[in-house]
Amino acid sequence: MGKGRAPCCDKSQVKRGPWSPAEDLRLIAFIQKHGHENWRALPKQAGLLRCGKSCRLRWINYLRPDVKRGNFSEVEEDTIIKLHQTLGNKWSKIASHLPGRTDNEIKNVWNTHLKKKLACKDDGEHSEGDESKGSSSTSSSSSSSSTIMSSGKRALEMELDEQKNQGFSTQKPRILENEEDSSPRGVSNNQFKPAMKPNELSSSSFSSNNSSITNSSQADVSEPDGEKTGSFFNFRGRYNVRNSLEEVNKPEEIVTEIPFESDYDFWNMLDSLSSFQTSGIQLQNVEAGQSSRFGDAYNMGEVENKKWLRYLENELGLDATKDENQNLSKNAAESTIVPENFQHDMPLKPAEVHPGTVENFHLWPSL
DNA sequence: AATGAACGCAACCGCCATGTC
DNA sequence: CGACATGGCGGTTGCGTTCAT
Repeated sequence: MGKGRAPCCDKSQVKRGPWSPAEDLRLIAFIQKHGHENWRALPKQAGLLRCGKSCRLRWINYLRPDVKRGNFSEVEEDTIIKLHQTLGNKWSKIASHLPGRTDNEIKNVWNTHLKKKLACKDDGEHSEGDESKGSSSTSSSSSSSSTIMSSGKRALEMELDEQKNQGFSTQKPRILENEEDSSPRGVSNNQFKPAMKPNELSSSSFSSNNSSITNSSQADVSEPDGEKTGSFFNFRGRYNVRNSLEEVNKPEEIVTEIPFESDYDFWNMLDSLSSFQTSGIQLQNVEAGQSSRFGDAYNMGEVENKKWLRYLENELGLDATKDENQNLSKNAAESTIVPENFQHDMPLKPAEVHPGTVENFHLWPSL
C-alpha cells in the first residue's frame, strides 16, 4: 500500500546492537525524569542515538524495575506450558500471568528449553503420540493453541487468572535452587539471578506493559576485579552482567530478600569507586515486600538522587565510553544531566540507599 | 590446547492494532 | 472516514559462551 509505514527511525543515524552501560544510564535517567510518553521522541530528548523502539524494548525487557530475571521456577514453567496450550504464542499474554517476566524472556525460554522439555516428555509418554507436537515445530506452535478443548481452556484460564491475582505469592521464587535444572548448558549469561520476592512482584503490579522504573542494566561486572577499578565502563561489546546478584552467593533465604538488584554488581562497582560498598547489601536485608519500599522508606532527598545521577552522567560523559558518550553528551546537551558544577568527590549517594536500587528511581518526580 | 558445533539470549525487524487528527 | 503516528507483539537473527571432539 502506498500508505505503508514510515520507518520508526533513520536506521543510518541510530546506533544498534548491544546497549552500553552509559546508554542504559541515560535511558534510565531520562525516564526517571520525564517518563516515556513518546518513545519515538525519547531517544532524541534523552540524547540517545537509538531508535525509539529500541529504547522501549530495552526498557521493557531489561531496565524496568519489575523485571525478574534468572531461571524459571517449575511453577513458572508449568504455567507457561499451560498458558501456551491455551494461548499459543501470545507471549505478552502469557507474560501478563507471570509477574516480572517479559514476553521476550518467556519466548526465549519456550524456544530454548520448554519446547524440548515438552518434546521429551511427549516422546517418553506416548512415544508416537500426537502428530501436532506443536512444541517441536520451531517457533510456529501458536496454531496448536486452537486445538485445545474450549472447556478445559476456560477452566485453565480461570485457574491462571487466580494465580495471577495472587501474584504468585505463595510460590517459591525461582532462585538458585534449580539453576542446573533449567539451564542445561550452564548459561553463562544467565548465571546472575536477581531474586525477587514474589510478593514484591505483586506489590509493584507487574505486567509487561507496566512501566515503572528500574535500575538494572548490565555492566560487565564479569570482568576481573582488577579491571573494575579502571575506567568506569570498559565496555567491550556485550556487557551481559544482568543480574549479578548471585555473585553475592548467599543462602537462599537471604537471596530471596534481595529487592530488584538486577544489576547489583554494576552499582556495586560504581560504589566501590567511592568506598560505598555495604549499603547495597544492607538494603537487601530490608524487608522489601511492603509497597512502601517505593515510597518514603528509602526516601532519600531528591536532590541527592539527582546529584548521584548527575555524577554518573558526568562520569560517563567525560571519560567512560569516550566517543560514544561524547556523542551522547553532545546530543543531549540541553536535555540532560551533566552538572555544571558537580564535584567528583561528592558523595555518590546518600549513605543509606544503594544507588542501584529501584527505590531511587521511584523517587523520580515525573512518574 | 585448539576448533567447531550447539546453545541461549538480547536485540532487531516488520506487521498489526489502536489512537489521533 | 481516511491518513498517519505510535505502541505493541511475535518471529527471527547475531553473537557471545559453553560444550564436545
